[in-house]
This record gives sequence, structure tokens and C-alpha cells, in this order.
Amino acid sequence: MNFEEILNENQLKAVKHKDGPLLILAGAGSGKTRVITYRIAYLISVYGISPENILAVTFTNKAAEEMKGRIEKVVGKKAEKIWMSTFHSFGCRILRNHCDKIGYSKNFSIYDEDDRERLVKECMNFAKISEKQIKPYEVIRKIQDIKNQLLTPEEFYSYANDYNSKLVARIYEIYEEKLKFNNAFDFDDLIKKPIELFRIDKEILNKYQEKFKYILIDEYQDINNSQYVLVSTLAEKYKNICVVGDDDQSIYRFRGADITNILDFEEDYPDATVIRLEQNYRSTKTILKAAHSVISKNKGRKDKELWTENEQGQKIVLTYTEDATKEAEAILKEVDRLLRTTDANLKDMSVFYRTNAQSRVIEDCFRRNGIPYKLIGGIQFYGRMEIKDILAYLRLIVNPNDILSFKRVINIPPRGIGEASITKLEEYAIENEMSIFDAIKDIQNIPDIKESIKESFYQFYNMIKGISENRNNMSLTEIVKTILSETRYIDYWKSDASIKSDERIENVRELVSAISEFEEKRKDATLEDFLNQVALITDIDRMDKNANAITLMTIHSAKGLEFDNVFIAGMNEDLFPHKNCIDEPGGIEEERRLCYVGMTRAKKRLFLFTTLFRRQYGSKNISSVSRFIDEIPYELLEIKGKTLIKEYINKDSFIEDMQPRFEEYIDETPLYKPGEKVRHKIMGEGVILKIEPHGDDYKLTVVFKKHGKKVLSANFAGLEKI
DNA sequence: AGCGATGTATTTTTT
DNA sequence: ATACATCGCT
Repeated sequence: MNFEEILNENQLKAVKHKDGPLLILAGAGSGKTRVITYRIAYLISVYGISPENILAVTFTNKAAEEMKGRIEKVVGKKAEKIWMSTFHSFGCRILRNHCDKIGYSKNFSIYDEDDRERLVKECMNFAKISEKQIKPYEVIRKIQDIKNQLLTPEEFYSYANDYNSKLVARIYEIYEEKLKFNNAFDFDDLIKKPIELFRIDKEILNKYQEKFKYILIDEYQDINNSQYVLVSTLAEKYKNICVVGDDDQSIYRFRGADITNILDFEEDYPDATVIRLEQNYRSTKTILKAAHSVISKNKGRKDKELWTENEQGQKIVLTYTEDATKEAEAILKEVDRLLRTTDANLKDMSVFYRTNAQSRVIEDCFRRNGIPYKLIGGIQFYGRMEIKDILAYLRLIVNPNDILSFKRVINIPPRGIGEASITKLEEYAIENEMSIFDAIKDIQNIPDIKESIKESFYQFYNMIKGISENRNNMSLTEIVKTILSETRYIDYWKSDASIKSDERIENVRELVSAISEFEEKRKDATLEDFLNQVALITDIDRMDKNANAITLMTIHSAKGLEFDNVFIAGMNEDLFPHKNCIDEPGGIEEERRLCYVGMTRAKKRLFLFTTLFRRQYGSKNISSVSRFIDEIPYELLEIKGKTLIKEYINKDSFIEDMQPRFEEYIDETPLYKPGEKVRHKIMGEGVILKIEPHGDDYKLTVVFKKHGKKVLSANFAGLEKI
């Protein structure tokens, strides 16, 4: 492998750096992934570092897998020994090995966002705190913050001065107790608990500090406090820590990401080497210039400007449409045009948006017009109700202490067991510090439960126990199939008349195939392995890059990806930047970084869309163009839909609310000229014969190849130039 | 326990 | 608009 030939000067410097802290400031598209992969390959193949001494933390599981594959091509099979995963998977692995040291057993459950919400609500119930006093959502956010700061309930109590904080402190205390009782970790625990472990057991810490002599952290700008502590702790001994990131691409502040981690790296490690990667290999000059012009409005960033040898490329197309439906149609039109007039495939295209809710209109449009798409995010596959039901059964088999999972499925399908009986059983279990199943064994001692219900509890217990005792003789697929047949879960949905029930059954079947696929890939895998994997997998990890379909996702999900053609929908004020961010300090800057991330995903062409109206809680409201559009130099934009603006600006009702910035885009010249070839959705190809003004609109006379001469309205015909 | 009617708030982004 | 919680009824 000749590293000199495939890397530029700075990339090579980063790859060849051996010992000591290293900060790589890698701009968008600067070949960051290459540098990480080749650096690891170099450490192993040239410096002779043993693969098991390397820890690499990436942003997605998929990125880890891909990098590992590429490293394997250079150094061979031994690449397997590298620990390469996301922060959370790493923490999970540590806990699987050592959680007994902090009072958990290794069949623990991992609670996701949905589980966490249920648990918080339970805790609030328990503490007699109503959802009117404080919203569960707010509590979850606070608890997340507290955990990122690594505070115990007692510690937080001492900080809690105001009323709300005291409520949260109380809920947090119960929440932590319940997690422990259930032998469960939430996402934050996967970082926090390993730190606790390392603090308690210096021997284990020492073992891992010795093991991970070389540490690499990707997307360092997006790590939060607890992740920072975890990394620093591990790197403390050898300080061979290489971090890669870009302060302009920090977009996860809402989950505690702290941009000062990367900004202060040189203070943390005064002898750090700093390497900047500023040559961009991804985008056109136009795209890069526009993106830079936007991001440079941010204050307090490390000043830098990327450059590229790539061609100028076409202008950025900004399209005005009336509303989200028309916006979706405009995207479709552009997609269609690209497919016909360029060599682009659907898999080279992606539509980004700020909020998941925006995907629906676009999905509808694509579905109606037969455009295959893959949707990332929103309600994730493993977040679906029916999938979570089955997973709860599986968890319960693995971890009988998991009361949350127990309660989820004890009456699904219905077994005639109600809230009241469940609560009595749970209280008995908690009082006697026993698992919920041991409580069932004792059920004759619990007063006020009807005999028939006791019998139902017993049956449920026997079913789970039966599968549990047998599970070593069964494959994972057999286990899940047994659950389905014993619970008659599919029948339960078949008897449900709603339109969604077919889809649910389909999803359950897909879960079964996912399990058998998993089992095939990892022959010795246990049910625990599967559940852990599922808890930490994301839609991005499941994405099939080669499927010929256009990708729909939020800009957050798009981080780290690139596409030839990028469409960003909803460039509207209050949506992007989102209204919830506007008052928050630093909120706008974060949104601007998000915009920068979105724009810099594009390699060849970038299309932005904005609407004159947006629907909000049902009603249609006037909406203005995103400020980020104004931050793009006008000469880099090609604007479509000007006649539409003109139409609205002449309406009295509209003019009052009209933002002045619309004015500059008004163009009196009609969009079409005689002699131009156009295409109509229904009538196909034709040539424009005549144009005459008609109110705010234009009357077009067009001769179509197949349908002859027609007179159309320019605004409504939806003609496309060819 | 389960159903339907009524009222009410609406989560921005994700491991 | 719509999902979701709550309440009262069977």
C-alpha cells in the first residue's frame, strides 16, 4: 500500500503521526474518513501496533463497519481485533463484561426513548407529581442533562434550588432506583455507568488504559460531557488520542454536545499536534462558496475557508412554491428532469428537511408518481408498537427483572388483566424485593386479586418460563416464532379491523427475518446480543446504499453522508431556522451549522425549496423565506417560480405581511419564450408559439406533438422546459 | 375491561 | 388537522 500516492500532504501528516495527542480539524468533504481508516491501517502495518490496542469511536455503527472493512483490505483479517463502534456500543460492550462490579447482571435491558418516557411517567405517578406540574418531556430532557453532567440524585438534590428542579430531583431519584430494580440501562447510562465502573475499580480501568494505547474519536465536535470524561479517562495514561472534527458541523447541542470540547482540545493537551484539512474533494466551487458564505455569519468559530479543485458547477437552484404540496411536486419535477437529462440515478439523490413531519407530503408525492424512496428516521422500524411488543417478550425472557417490559406485554394480546391487578402485583414485588415472576409464584399471598386473574398471571408466567428454560436448545428464530405462536400475536392483529393491522403483521414478519438474518451472520450470537444490537441500531445503519431509490431524511441524519444531488425542502423562517431555536442563546448559530451541514452534503447540484405558505396545526399561514437563503450570494442562485411571487405580491392581503426581501426577486420577464420546447404532464412535448399577458399571469399558446395547439395558463400548466 | 365520545395540546433535531 | 389523554358508560 503506497500511502503517499493516495493522500495529500496534510492527510499524510495525520496518517503518519504516531504518538501523542492529535487534533485533526477536518472540513466538510476533506477526506476525513480516508484519513481515519488509513491512519489505523498505518499504525498497524507500518508502526506494528497491535490491532487490539486500538479503539476507534465513530458516529454510526455503519461507519464503523465500513471503515473496518476498508482497513481489513490493507491489513487483513486481524482488523477484526480493533474495537470500532459508536460510543454507546462501546459502553454496552464494557458493561456486558463488567456490570456485575456495579451491581447489575449482564442480561440487562437497554431502554430507548419510548421506554424512558414510560418509566418517567411511572415515576411521576409514584411521586404523585402530575403531568400538569411538569411535562414528562421536560423531565426527560432534564434527566438527560443531569446524567451528562454525571450527577447522582443526591448531588443533584444539593443543586436543586427552584421548584421545578426539586420536582425533577425527586423523579430522577425514583427513576434511577427503578432502572436498577429492572436491571436496565438507559442510553445515557451506557456512557455514565462505564465511567462509574472505572472510578470504582481502578484495576479494570488500568486494564483498559493499557489495552487502548491508541484512541481515535470521530465527530469530536459533537461529544457531550460524559463522553468527554470517558475518553479522557481512557486516554489519560498514554495520551495517544486522535480526535477528528469540525466545529462548523456541531449540530447535537440538544442532546448535550458541547462544542467547547473540540475548541479546547489544545488546552487539554498542550503538546497536541494540530492538522487542518481544508481541501474539499466533494463539492463544486459554487456549493462550497455558498455554504461558506452562510457559515461565516457565525461568530466564535475557528476561521477557515475550504477550497477545492473541483469545477465551478451549476448555480444553486432556489424554487418558490405555494405550499408544501407544490413543493413536493417541484422536487419531483426536478428529480424527473435529472433522471432524463443527466446520468444521475435515484440513489445519487437525497431530500433533506428540518423536521420529520415534513417527510409525509414528499412521501405521498413520490408514492403517487412511482418514485421509489427510502425513508430514514421518523418512527423507526424498531420503534413500532408491534415490534416493541415482540422485543418486550424477548427482553422478558432474557431479563425477568424487567418490569417495564412485563407491563408492556402482560395484557397484549388481552388476557383480561387490568391496571389495578398489575399494580398490586408490582407493589408486592417491589416491597419484597423480588422479581415480578417470583411475585407471581407468591400470588396467593396477594389480597384483592380475582382468582381468574391470578390464573391468567400464572399462565403467562408458565409460558415465559417454558420458553426461557428451553432457550438454549432453540435458535433465535425458533424462540421468536414460539412467542408468536404461544401468544397468538398475529391473530391478535388479524382480528383488528384497522387499516394498519396488515402493515403491523408485515412488520412482525420482517422482524422474524431480521432475527434469522442476524443469526446467520453471527452464528454464535445470543438473544442478549440481538437485543443489544437492536437497541443501538439506527435507520441509518439499516440504510441500503445501493438500492436504487431516493433517500428522504432530516439534515441531522444526513451528517457524514454525501450525494450528487441534494434537495433541501422547507427553507422557511420558523421552520428552518426552527422557531423553538430562535430565542435560545446560540440557537440560530446551531441552526446555521445545520444548514451548512445540509448544503455541504451535495457533490454536484444543490436545490433549495421555499414556500409562500406553510400549514401549522391545520391552518395555512404565510411564511417567509429562511434567513439562510439571504446569506447565500445572490449571484450563486438561479431562482425559479418568480411569477408566483409576483402573483401574490399583487394581492392586497398578502402585501401587508410580505417580507421586503421578496421584492428583489421579482422579475417581470415571463418564464417562457416563444420557440422554447416544453413538456406538459399529460400532453407531453410541445413548442411555445405565443405569449400574452393575462392579469398577473401569462396566456401561452403551445403546439403539442400529440395533442395539437392549446392555450394554457403559465402559472397553472406546470410546464417544464426541455 | 373495553369502548366511544369528548376535550386538548402539538416532540426539532437522536444515541 | 390530528393524535392522544381522559372520562363516563356498558
